[in-house]
Amino acid sequence: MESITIKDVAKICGVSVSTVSRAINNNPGINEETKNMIMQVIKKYDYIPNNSARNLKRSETNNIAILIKGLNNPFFSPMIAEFEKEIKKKKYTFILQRVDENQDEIEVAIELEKEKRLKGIVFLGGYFSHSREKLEKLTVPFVLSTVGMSEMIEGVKYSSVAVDDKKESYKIVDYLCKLGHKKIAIISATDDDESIGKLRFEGYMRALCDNNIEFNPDLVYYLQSGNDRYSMRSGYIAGKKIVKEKADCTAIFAITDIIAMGALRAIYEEGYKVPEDYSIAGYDGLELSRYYIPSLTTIRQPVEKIAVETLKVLFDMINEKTDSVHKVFDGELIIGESVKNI
Amino acid sequence: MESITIKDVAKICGVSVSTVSRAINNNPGINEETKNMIMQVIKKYDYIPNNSARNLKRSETNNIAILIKGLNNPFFSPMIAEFEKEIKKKKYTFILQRVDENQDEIEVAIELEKEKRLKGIVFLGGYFSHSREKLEKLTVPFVLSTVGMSEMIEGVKYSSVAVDDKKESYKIVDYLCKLGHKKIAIISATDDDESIGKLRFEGYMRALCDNNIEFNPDLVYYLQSGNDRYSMRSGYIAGKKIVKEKADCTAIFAITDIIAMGALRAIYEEGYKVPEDYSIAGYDGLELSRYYIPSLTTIRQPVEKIAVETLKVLFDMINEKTDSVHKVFDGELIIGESVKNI
DNA sequence: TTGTAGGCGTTATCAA
DNA sequence: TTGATAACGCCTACAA
Repeated sequence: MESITIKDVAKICGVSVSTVSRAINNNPGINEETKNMIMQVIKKYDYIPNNSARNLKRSETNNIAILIKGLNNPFFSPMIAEFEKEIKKKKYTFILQRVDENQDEIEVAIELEKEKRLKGIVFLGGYFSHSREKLEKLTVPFVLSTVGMSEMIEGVKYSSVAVDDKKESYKIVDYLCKLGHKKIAIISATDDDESIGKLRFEGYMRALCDNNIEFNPDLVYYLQSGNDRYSMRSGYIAGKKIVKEKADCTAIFAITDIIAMGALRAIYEEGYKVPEDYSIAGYDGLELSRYYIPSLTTIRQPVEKIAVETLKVLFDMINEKTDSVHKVFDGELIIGESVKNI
Repeated sequence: MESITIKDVAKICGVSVSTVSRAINNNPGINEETKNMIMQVIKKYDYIPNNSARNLKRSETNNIAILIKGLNNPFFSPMIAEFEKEIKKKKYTFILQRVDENQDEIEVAIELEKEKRLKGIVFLGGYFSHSREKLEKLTVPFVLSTVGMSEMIEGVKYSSVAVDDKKESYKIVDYLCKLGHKKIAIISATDDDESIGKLRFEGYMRALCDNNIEFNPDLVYYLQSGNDRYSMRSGYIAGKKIVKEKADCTAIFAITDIIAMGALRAIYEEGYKVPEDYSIAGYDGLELSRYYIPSLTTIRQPVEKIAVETLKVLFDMINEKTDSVHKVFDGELIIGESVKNI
């Protein structure tokens, strides 16, 4: 029931608590023998230090937190793995904190910063439309990683690492155009959706324009709004609609791979074929999209690179080598089996 | 820089810290007016209590932790969502804790129990081969949810909620047999893999036996070992092997949907068709498997039910309505497009 | 190399 | 209804 504390260990060992503390924290200036003896007792009695007490007392830690909205998004999986690896390599402690869809990530961050005495924070994915005042409450360095930024936030020290959503979405839509597609539908988020939905839509518009294709509002299919708007189901519904309305298009650009796959399935169920009847392009470059049948033509975000760079920037900020860096990576056009040349 | 503490708030309000404490904790016996006044100040100065201090001092909390190994597994996504919903509904606090692949979940649990003064713990997925002594260090109720159990652990109070892996895997392999398949390959984990790999393999064996099909060791394809053995890639590799070796089978049972999809893709790339050339069955019933083309024939684990029941059991344990319950749910055979009748 | 004592930010137990 | 004050378990000067 009652769990053992540092005092108990000290008593058992016949030393003072500070000596025990030194032993468990690998402090210098402690006799090897006493240390060994203490460690043995600790092992025997299974003493585990209380983290709350440690965090409370410690002036600083090596804790780095990754805050992530939409944990179930497979896009994040490889990034998380990379973060963990890198953070451990640097001898920091990795804390993964999930943020609920309708929770304010900054609030969570502020709370966690206090609780864990964070050294730095990474915000992963999602949007970011927070006021300056709020962001200023964050007193440790933070980096936005693959966060669709609609605009820079003035007067706040922070960094960001991501691809340029607009540019990349332009890239893939332009690719569709160059293959001869002139009627390209888009499955996109509703107007009120900030961030990636908007940015990727802008890239689409621009690409059409540069290819002298007139924008046809009838070819814009909106995802249902709601928390699962970026789901397969949501793409599926949009796909069904496209087919049933006999949308006048030869290609479809879905703003994420997941949505593309949902749409693909819908088209398949309606008896059409991809890419023969409809070409479909996605965005993200999930591992899954290589294994889907047909594999997706998509924009691959260099997730590993982004993760590594995110931490590099964060550590640079922590070590005061830099104040603020905004790094943009190129996406890679992956040519899969879901788009045909016409 | 320096963040505001309860003392500061007390000073600003001209009251004592205990009064502030009462205000933030909704304690009875505090004047409504003073409370309002304090809350206003708190809002204005953005005071946020330090969780470490709270956890340290508080005798008990309403924290429930979900520990999960293999966070990236899409199988867990809907379960996590359900857990969160239910836990919040009961006015408890939901703590999601990721456990690294080569970390000991019990160690993590013990540490977290101290740090957060947990009320209860749910272990999600993975295997479980811990000694009794170790488990006894857990002093709060815990439930194993969808944890493949090779055997009951004697003399320890704990509960479990899951499907019977052996029975369900029997069910789907038997289904294959009944459709006329006599040569059924299996993609399974290596022998040394505990838990689900083993259990699902046993179901396969039993089903073959009951259908008077002789077991053919050549039709057992092992996943590469390693942390990503349950990945698409891993299934893909096995699938390639099956085709290239011209395995003498009409059907393949993959022990998870993810693996099945990887194998499916491999077969597709080699120019064969599913289910025309090979029938493939999976296990888990992921949402994704309904959207894959072809959709998978699989065993769907009733994840929502399992999640709800897991918490019900946990709360019953917390409230001492029960000591230990072992609940088994039935899986559901989902008939997809990946298996044909021969 | 070790021990003593103060304090991290809270909550809980008193007494007022 | 409020206020002192003692913990919670640990780390860290400082002293020995």
